[in-house]
Amino acid sequence: MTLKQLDAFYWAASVASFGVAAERLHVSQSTLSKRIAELEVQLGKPLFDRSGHRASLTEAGVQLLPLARRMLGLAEEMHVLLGETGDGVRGHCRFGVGELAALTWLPDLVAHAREKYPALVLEPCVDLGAALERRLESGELDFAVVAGFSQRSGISSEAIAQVGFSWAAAPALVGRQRVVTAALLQNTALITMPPAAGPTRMLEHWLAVNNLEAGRRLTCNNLAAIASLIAAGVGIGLFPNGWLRQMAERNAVVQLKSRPALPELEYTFQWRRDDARPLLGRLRDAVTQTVDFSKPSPLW
Amino acid sequence: MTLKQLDAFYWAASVASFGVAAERLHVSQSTLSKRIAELEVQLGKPLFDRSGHRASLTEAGVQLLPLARRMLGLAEEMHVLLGETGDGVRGHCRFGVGELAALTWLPDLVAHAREKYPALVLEPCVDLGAALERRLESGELDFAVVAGFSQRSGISSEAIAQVGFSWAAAPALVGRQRVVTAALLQNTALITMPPAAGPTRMLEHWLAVNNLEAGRRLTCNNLAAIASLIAAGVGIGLFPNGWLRQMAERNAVVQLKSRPALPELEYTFQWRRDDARPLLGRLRDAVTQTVDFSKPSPLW
DNA sequence: CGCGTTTACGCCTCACGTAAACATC
DNA sequence: GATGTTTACGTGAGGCGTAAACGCG
Repeated sequence: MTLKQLDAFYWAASVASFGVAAERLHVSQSTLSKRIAELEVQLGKPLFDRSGHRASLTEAGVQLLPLARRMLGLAEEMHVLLGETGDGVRGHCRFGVGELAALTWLPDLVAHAREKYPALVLEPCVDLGAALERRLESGELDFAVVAGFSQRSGISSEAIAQVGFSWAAAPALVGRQRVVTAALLQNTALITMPPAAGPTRMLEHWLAVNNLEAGRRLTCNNLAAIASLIAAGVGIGLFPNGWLRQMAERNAVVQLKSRPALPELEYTFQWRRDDARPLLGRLRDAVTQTVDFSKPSPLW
Repeated sequence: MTLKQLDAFYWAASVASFGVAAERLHVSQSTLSKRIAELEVQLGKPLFDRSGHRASLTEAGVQLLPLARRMLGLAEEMHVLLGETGDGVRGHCRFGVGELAALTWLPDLVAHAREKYPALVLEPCVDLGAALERRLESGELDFAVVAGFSQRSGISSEAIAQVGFSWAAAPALVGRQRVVTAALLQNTALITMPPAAGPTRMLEHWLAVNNLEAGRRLTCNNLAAIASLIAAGVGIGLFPNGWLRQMAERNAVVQLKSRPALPELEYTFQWRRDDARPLLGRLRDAVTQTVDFSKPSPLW
């Protein structure tokens, strides 16, 4: 029995599939499968039931899981106790953020973490909020920063930031008008991220609650492209207040208000409920210290 | 980091030397040394101080030891939980007994253990009580059954049997006399096991307390040989009461009494205080159930 | 047919033991 | 020189990834 085998078993049991566990451990799926098979031989009992499409834990596997968890926790303790590198935060950490975060505070977070935990390798994954949640639950990600609290029972959420949004439009498109009216919404294109993105869901909810309807819709999966489209006068869209102030200063766009105002969007730090590694607490703190959706990256 | 490395570290830290630990793990000393060296590389700190003649734990090693112990305990738990073989009593067990035990209840103990714990390999070691204690403390043995309670701080003792002794002599040597007198002791050889044996120490103590002195002494390290010598009329000696009864029935020897009577000898189950493996409790129970110094092996 | 898992196979690392060297008492 | 530990080195097992096969939806 080796720690590698137990690690393979633990992650295979914790995440959605052997393949995801293999990715997390940076080994091939074949290797992971063999590690588990070898462990099963040594224990004399199968740990997974392979009869179905996906492998599921057997009774023996369920019994072994907490022991394996304690074992790996002890191994971690040893590294914390004797390894001098960064409070025991080591290895790889895959996490997900939205594009909004990727273009604002993500660089700060990475810089902060690289300095504080030099032995930690970060692997950010930029995607839409809904996709991030799914990948988090399946075990592909260690944590994600997503708009709103997760409804999934396997995921814990903790609020870390409120972000206010305003409307943006090209000056030529709206003339001297500085308010979003029902007529404006009907007559101009509404440019948004896909529906799976947090800000878009917030906007859809706001429209429904206020009995408003958008005219032409334009969905784009790239925030920078959306900004370009808006600046070019193709339509109107939403941006965090801080961004708008900066873009407005360059006269690229004007900021519009709406009645009622758009609600603030609450962003949360989300992680798997069954993942209690100290790594997560440290990174939650790091995110809390660096999160700031209001100032876009210097590139803008 | 592997379980093998931690096992090597744990036993090397627990017993007297790397060599003893290597024997216990059934690997060469070179292999054990390399496992520990590899572990030290992975942790970034030396675990042993090799400056002296014998390696001693460093501060880091002292910190790691309890973690390693918990780790190996967890590994054991896993086997108990999922392995169906014999209540989790597996592997090798080296233990020590005196010759008296070896020729009486040792076969019963081995038979009993083989039936109850088929996955357990017993390795009995027959030697004198004092030697057994030393080897127990150095880690070469898992437990020993020895006369008297150990004075060593690292060894725990638990009483398991009282054995009464009487004097034995060839009929021709003593005629109709059935009592050991000071004169008899002076005029005949006293045949004993070496001074390190429990019964011999008891006898020496009895002689000193009663101001008696033996004439010629004859020490032999083999109990069967002593019995032959006594039967041949070379001298007198001590045997457990049960043995004497059986030997007397064959008219090989006669049983003598002494004033005051010889004290009963208390035998104890001894083990390393820092060795808390469940294995030991099971074997203590097995010994308690089979221990019987009074009836010699059918060979006699 | 796509997805998830296992099997086959060649490669190559790495852990092992023997034996010699080194160090300490 | 005896005891205890490390180093050198040749050998063999076994863990690895690629790729093909298998099995369930």
